[in-house]
Amino acid sequence: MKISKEKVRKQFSEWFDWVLSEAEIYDYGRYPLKGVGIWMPYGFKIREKVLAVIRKLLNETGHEEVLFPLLIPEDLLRKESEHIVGFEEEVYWVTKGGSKDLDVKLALRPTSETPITYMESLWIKSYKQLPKKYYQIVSIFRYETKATRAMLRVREVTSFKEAHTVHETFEDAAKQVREAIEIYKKFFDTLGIPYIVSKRPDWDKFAGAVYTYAFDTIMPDGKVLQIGTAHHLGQNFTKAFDFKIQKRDGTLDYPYQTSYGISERAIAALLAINGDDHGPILNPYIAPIQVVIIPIPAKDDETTKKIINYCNDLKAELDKNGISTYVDTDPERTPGEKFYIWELKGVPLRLEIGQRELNNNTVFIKRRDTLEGISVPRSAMVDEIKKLFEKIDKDLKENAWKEFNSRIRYMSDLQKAKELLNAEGGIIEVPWCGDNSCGLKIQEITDSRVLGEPDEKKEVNDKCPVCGRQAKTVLRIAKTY
RNA sequence: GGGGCCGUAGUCUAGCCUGGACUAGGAUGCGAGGCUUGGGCCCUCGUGGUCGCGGGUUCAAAUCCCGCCGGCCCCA
Repeated sequence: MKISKEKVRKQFSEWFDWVLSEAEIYDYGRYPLKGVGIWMPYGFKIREKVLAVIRKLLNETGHEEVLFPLLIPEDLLRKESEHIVGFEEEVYWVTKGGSKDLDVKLALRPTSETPITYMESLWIKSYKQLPKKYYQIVSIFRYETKATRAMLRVREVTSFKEAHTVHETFEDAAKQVREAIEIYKKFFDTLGIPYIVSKRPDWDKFAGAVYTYAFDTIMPDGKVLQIGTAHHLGQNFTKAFDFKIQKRDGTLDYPYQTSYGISERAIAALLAINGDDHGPILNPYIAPIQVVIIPIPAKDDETTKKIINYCNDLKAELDKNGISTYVDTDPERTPGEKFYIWELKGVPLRLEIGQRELNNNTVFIKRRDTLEGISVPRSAMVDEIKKLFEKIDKDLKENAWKEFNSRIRYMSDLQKAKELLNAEGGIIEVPWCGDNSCGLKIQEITDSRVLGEPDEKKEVNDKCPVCGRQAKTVLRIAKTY
């Protein structure tokens, strides 16, 4: 059976919606409210696996999980002026309690810098308590005016992991942003999602931040998806909240903060990145079900029973070895039908067990990613599966990165860049003098979105295509979601 | 922000322009039975619709008009 990626590339939107609903991951568009979706049991399990990865990474780097209120009183949200200007038009307001108008309007949190800074100002009094690193995984609400899209652009972001940290100095906070970037690199590396880190331009940084770094990936259709951000908040929020600490020298000063976030967009990317026309391909170390066993019934009931027993024995052995396994004994569906269903759910390995395997005491293993099958003796099954997990993990990641890197190009001609973005998408790096006005102009000319500049400035021997001065670095542009 | 398209069983869709023969057709799904089972097989029977919601025009509305809700696309 041949692997095709026609559909996932050419009709990505349709493919993605199809996967979410048919694989019973996420029901979107049927609940009678725009921009919200429902995590179905299988999707919820994938979500839990992904969240477990980020929780582990944060916990082992000294982050503590907390849970703040969903509601933010209006005056709190308005404390930091740039922040509220940035979010003003996206806030949902609760204005009534029963039939009575509320004295103070309540916002459904669009993000939690303000409530967290408020409480930190009560909790933290001394440099000795720093650094402090909190995080929570919660729903946030943003009234998106643009077209909403299942999991990619929603009004209730259900899996927002937001981290908030406090530091004694600007440099400490800057270091924390670096740590956040390292943590996210590990996170996306674990999931096998390729990424590029860019420093967002000034006009597109987080509302209230000194600077913003962002992780972007490229979806199969060539459009770019922001999958993570990390902000240096300076003293913007601590000043707004009059949050002071006692320093080493006894003086009082405002501490420095950072915040960084990821959301279910990471899960959307996870599903999309390795997808083919049969559905997504889950990384073996993320998949809620790692191995599915499909019994192939025999002509006679007695043999069929033996085959099922054999399957259950295999499952027991795999479970014992920590491999999450499901035996699909549904008598109503033919094996062929089950193959399609479990491929659609992205289960990385499948065992096809029929009379042949029963007689020879073997198992037939098929890889989801390549659809290649091998027959191995039963005694070698566990080792073989573990080896295949490693191989699939490695292959998926290598392929994803190869594809990703092939879609990042350098061009000095803006017209050609525009044409290429329209035709194929991807990310294009263009020479840039570093001036915001030229950056905005580049955005306009190429009819694209500026992602920002590389973390480490790149040597470029070209001139800025707008002003003609020597370029200091490159600016990354793309078509974005 | 500007423009366009669309909403009919769980899902997809025909019908809408040109109102009446629509008691709304099909596919898929779901249920029962049979036949099968190593890639969505086939057959029989059954199930399932306030035609998104509200209002208007008309003797008559899925069909025309208005508002709302929801979905999609293009442009900025």
